[in-house]
Amino acid sequence: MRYSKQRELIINIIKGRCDHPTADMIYSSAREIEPNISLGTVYRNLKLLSDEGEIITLETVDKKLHYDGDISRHSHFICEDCGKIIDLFRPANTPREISDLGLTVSGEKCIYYGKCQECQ
Amino acid sequence: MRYSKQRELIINIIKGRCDHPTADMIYSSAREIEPNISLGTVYRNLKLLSDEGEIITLETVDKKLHYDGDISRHSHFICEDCGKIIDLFRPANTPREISDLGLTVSGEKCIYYGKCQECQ
DNA sequence: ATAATAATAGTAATCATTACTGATAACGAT
DNA sequence: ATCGTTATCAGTAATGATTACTATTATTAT
Repeated sequence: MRYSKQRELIINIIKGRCDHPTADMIYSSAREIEPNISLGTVYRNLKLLSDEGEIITLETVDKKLHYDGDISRHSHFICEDCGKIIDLFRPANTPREISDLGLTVSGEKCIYYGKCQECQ
Repeated sequence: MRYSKQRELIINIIKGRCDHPTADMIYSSAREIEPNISLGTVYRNLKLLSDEGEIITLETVDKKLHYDGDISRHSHFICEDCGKIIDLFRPANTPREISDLGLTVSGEKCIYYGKCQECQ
C-alpha cells in the first residue's frame, strides 16, 4: 500500500476522536483541512483501513456504517431513541453492569466473525 | 394491530425456518403461497414485527438486513468469506468454545441496545 | 529522471429500503 | 347484516448510502 496524504489525514481524523463517526462526518472533517478531498476517497480508504484491521466498522440501526478508531477489545451501547453510541470498556459487560452506568438495556446482539468450516 | 393474511404468512415463514433470511428471500417464499403479495408489504411487516420484538434483525456485512424468527437469547457467527450466519446457542460463547465448533474466530462485536440517560 | 501503476477527484450508477397513492379489507358501531 | 372508519395492501416511484467508473495525478522502484 502506497503512502497517500489523503489516507493519512483520514487515519488521523478517525484515530483522533472519541466518537463513532460516519463516512460523511469524516468527509466533513477532512474537507476542513483538504478542501478538495473526494467522498469516494473517504469511502475507499475507510473500507481499506477496515479490511486491514486498523479501524472497526459498526453496522448500527440508522443504515449508515459507523467507524471506530479504537480497536482495543470493547463493546458498544446504542440508544434506540437518539442513536448515540457509547463505548463500554469493562472487560465483562453484563446487563447489570451497564445499568449501573445509567443506561437501560433492552437487548443485546453479539456477533462473532471469522471463517466457517467450509471456507478455511 | 389488525389481523392481515399477509402478515400471518410472513410470520409463519420466518418462524418456520432455521436460517436468517433477507427481506428478499422472505418475499420469494411468500410469493409461492400468495403470488400477489408486495415487496413493500414484506418490508413494512418485517419492520413492524421487529419493532414489536417478535423477530430479530441482524445488520450483517452484506448491506442487507437479515431476520431471525428465534428471539431466544443467542449469539451469531458470520463467515467473512461466504457470509453464512450460524446460531450459537450456548449460554456463554467464548472464542475458545466457538473454535471447538470448527469455526475460526477473528473478531467479535457485542452491541447492547436500550435508552441512554438523556432519553429515559 | 523515467516508467509503472497506485491513488485520487469528480461524477454516474447501484440497489436495499422507504415513501406514496388509490384500492381493499378488517372490525367496531349501528 | 350493513355501514363507516381506517389499517393494510399492491404497485410503483423516490431516497440515499455506498460503490463503480474514468481520466488525471502522485508515489516509488529502477
